[in-house]
Amino acid sequence: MSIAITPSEHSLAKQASTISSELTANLRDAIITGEIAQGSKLSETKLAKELDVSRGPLREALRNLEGMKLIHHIPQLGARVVSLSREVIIQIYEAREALESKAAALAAKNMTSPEIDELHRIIDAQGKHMRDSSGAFLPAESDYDFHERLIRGSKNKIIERALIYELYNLIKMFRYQNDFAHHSSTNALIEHRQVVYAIEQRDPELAETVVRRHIVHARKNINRQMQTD
Amino acid sequence: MSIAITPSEHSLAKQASTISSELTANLRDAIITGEIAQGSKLSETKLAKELDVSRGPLREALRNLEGMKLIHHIPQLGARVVSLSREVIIQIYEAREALESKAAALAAKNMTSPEIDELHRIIDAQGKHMRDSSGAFLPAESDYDFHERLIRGSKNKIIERALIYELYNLIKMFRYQNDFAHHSSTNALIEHRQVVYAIEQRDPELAETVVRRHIVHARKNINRQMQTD
DNA sequence: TTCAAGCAAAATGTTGACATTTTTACACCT
DNA sequence: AGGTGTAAAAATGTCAACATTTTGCTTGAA
Repeated sequence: MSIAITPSEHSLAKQASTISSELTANLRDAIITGEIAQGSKLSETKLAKELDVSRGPLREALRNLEGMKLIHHIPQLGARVVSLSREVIIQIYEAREALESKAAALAAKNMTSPEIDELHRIIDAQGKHMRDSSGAFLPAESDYDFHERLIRGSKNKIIERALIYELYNLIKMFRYQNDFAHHSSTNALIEHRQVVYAIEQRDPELAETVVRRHIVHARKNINRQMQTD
Repeated sequence: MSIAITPSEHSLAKQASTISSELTANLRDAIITGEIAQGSKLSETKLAKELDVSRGPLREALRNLEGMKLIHHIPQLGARVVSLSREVIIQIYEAREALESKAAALAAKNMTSPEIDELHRIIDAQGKHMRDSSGAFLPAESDYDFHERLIRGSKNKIIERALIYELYNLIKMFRYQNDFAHHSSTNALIEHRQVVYAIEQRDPELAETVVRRHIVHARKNINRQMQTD
């Protein structure tokens, strides 16, 4: 396992560069990509040696990852990477359904026009991508960009934190490690357009319904594909 | 400020008794009760001296409290107790509305008969309390007990954690420090009975609607009482 | 062979000292 | 008087050593 300790390249003056925050970011990526396997134990002493840091900052980083729900920590026993069983994934999507549909309703009320324009820009780019490269799937980054802007548009910091800081880490981890969990370009694009339309119309109920349906659909799809093997 | 370090009396063999977990529990209580004021800075050095512990476990406890959303922590700058402004409270109740209504729907599907019996036991005790002592308000503990059992009945660990481990700490803090934020016994009892009825009927939609209405009602009530003073 | 007790090794919890950053206060200049 | 810059003080970040708990192996007895 080789986890770089160098400052993440695309972090432009984001936050104070402290060892523990660097560790947090790097370990987060390593867990999401599966470089550190699900369910594996994170030994403080071993990790500290491997990454050539002392245990202090590493412990802080582990606590941060615990806050992101990426690891479980039991006193005196240590920390393990979360295991995304079918049950857990279903539960994550149930929570996401509740929170993100509410976020969409709030976004329909609270998003500014420039912010809505940004959503347009994104789905236009997604449409272009679909036509150009005959990509059957939506680029993950673009999809996350859309959803995170929608969520931020709710202007609800509590929901934003629960979704972006916690649930989306788990969703990204799941999607990254399971290729079947991708959106088809056509479906995703249609649904994204419906969401933007509802927000433009300042129609909270429609926005909520469209987003809820989108997530329920995704959940059922996952549930089907993960049938007891 | 005098925060006891002795093991919390009512913790019966709960979890490994480590200094940082004790600190976490005691600081949590001190923050919820307002013994440590909203927005106040939590200086590691000062707190460590006052509580006669070393900074290591204290830092761990502060990270735990951060995970509970009770404090904000900014690298190099320190930690502050969260400030429950009107806006934040509204947002907390919006998130709670989304999550707990979904939890109720899931509880209608997943709760066992014995668990439903427990809900009955609680609301019966609440009814008795109302008749006996002419209490206009519901005992807070009993109300939390009801809601937490309902949430656990959803069998969704993600929603359970978000609500009980995070949001309810903030709600308890808000209610404890604002006497106007109490439920009238009559209303609460009626609503609790409606919830139990919906769950008994195994009617997820009704359960969701009843709980959502209850929380929306509470939110509007709070919003009214907190009008810009 | 199997199970239990005990001992050794390793891991987590804790501590106090040291390093770096931020805050505060004061003097100095405009 | 007001603002700026510097230096002292205090606070947070980091480290390495020590304490306690858990783990795992070995040994011995049934």
